[in-house]
Amino acid sequence: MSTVRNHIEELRWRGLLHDSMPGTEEYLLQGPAKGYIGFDPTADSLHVGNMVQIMMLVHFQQSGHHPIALVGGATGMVGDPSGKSSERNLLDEDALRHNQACVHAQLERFLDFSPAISNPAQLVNNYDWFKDMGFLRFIREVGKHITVNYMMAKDSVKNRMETGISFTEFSYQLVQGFDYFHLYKELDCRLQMGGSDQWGNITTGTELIRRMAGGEAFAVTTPLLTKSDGSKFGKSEGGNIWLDAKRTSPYRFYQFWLNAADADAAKLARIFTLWPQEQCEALIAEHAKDPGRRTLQKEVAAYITRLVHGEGEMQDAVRASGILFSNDVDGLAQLSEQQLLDVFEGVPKAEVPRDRIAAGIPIADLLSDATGFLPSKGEARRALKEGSVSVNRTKAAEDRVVNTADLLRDRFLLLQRGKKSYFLVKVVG
RNA sequence: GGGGAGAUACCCAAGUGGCCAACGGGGGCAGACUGUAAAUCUGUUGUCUCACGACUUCGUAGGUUCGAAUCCUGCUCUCCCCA
Repeated sequence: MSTVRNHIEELRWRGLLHDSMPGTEEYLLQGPAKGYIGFDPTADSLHVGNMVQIMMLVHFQQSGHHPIALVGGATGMVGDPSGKSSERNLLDEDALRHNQACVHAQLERFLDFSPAISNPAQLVNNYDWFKDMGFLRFIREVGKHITVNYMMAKDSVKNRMETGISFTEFSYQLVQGFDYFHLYKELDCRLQMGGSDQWGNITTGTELIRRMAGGEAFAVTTPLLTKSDGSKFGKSEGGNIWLDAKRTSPYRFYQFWLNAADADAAKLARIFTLWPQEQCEALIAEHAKDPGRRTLQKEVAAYITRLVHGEGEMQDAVRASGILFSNDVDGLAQLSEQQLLDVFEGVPKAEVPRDRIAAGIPIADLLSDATGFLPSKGEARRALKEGSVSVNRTKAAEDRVVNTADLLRDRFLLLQRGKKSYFLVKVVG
């Protein structure tokens, strides 16, 4: 019989515990338990906003328990009203099935499913047990146990009484609640975790378990992750930060974490790494002494990028960052063609015919017409006037003309608008 | 059903016949300073043009006028009050 660590205590020091049902800590100390978290397939990739819940499962497994990741193939069809001020549009079924498969594949990366270990993870999809469930059966077997009065008392529903809520979204908590009941019944899963906005949905589940099976089940929620400046975590200039490399390149992913504000770095380290407490606090203390060096951001960014994209991609992102943000102009010219392509993996690119360059092309044309890097010639000219455009990391004047002598490795040009926006031009023909 | 208010650029919001591509604020982008930070300061923020300037834009379709975001008419939508 394997032993377990005190998982609740672990969540406490990591700042991941918002609320838990009475008895949860004691239950988890009894031995390896099963706990699940649901992920609704609203897109074909998870994003960093989902990372908190992913890490919850990872920490859970680290503590010696059995994590269960649930893909919401069914709940995704209904739409969770929690935290939503208005009714959402339903995704069509094809998109949903596609998303579901993608999310499924992503979740697999983070947990250990090996049957060789004592507490392997499991991945389930609630579509499997809902697809053959008829409406009448559902309202007879499940709906009968919960009163509308109970359901209306939930914040997610109450907040929508003024503006309106469809019967579909109103029913959501019952659908999710039944998931919990199902996992309780089939897998003896007695813990559901989730963000603090999920509390209402989770307790509907524990209530169903009590009424339908006379059983006891538990709940743990995490606080809503916020940034020190009050803005929403997980967004950056370019929008959402996705886990899928096709949507957010590993380089940009790495940069997202690297750019974390000093005040947030400690929080991120505790939540998103598996570092033990002493190591974590030591790094935080070091960071506090000299925040300007951003040692903690670097460690955290490398750690999470490795976790999500693998060692190789992480190394490339670190190397690319080094080259792009160092003042060493020569480093760029010395890169081999392959290194150039690797470093600029994920940076937008365009191809330009060689004769256009050979003839000498005014910088404003190159930035707009020829490459589409900047949306209009006016925009390009403005950028030049601001002194924000660089060619091969050297500031370009307004009347700059680019020709073949500027090419890196005789084939490439590195354009830059500002400090962080790069564009790679490949000369062809 | 009756009465009233409104629709302006990414958002908020001024403008009520020519000086309006349209005040101001927010946001975005950039520059300086820095640590690829925060704060601050500065510039910029319809398209084309080196520029003079040209063109398109103030819910929508027409109309009046030398000239309209601004006046008139129809239409669409939003909000408020009364029944």
